[in-house]
Amino acid sequence: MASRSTRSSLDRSDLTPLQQRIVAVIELLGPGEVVSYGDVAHDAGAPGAARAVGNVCATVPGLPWWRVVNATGRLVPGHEARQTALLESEGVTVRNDRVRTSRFG
DNA sequence: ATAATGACAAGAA
DNA sequence: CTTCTTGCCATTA
Repeated sequence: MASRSTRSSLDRSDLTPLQQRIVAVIELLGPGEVVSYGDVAHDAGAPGAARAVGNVCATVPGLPWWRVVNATGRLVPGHEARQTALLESEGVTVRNDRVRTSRFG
């Protein structure tokens, strides 16, 4: 029974339904796959909830948050160095704190 | 319950 | 390119 303490870090029962869908979408991202907050919100069935995606990335542990950038390909404020290293290790080209891909290039 | 804030987005200037 | 405004979902005070 997840409802009543002894909740593991993978238990999202304390998240709203939308947040749970957002988590599901981010979990689907594979190595080298970079998308925007808006894309995640759209795929989660809530276009316009890009900000909620940022909340999830910032509070839910265990997610590949480095594969999510803003609409212009800009990296996460305050995590540029770390994010660049993680993305480069997956074959993603980063230039001036910006991902260089077909969509963000 | 309201106001301010935030790893956002899109449009206007 | 930068700045400002409005809209969005959720958290925090």
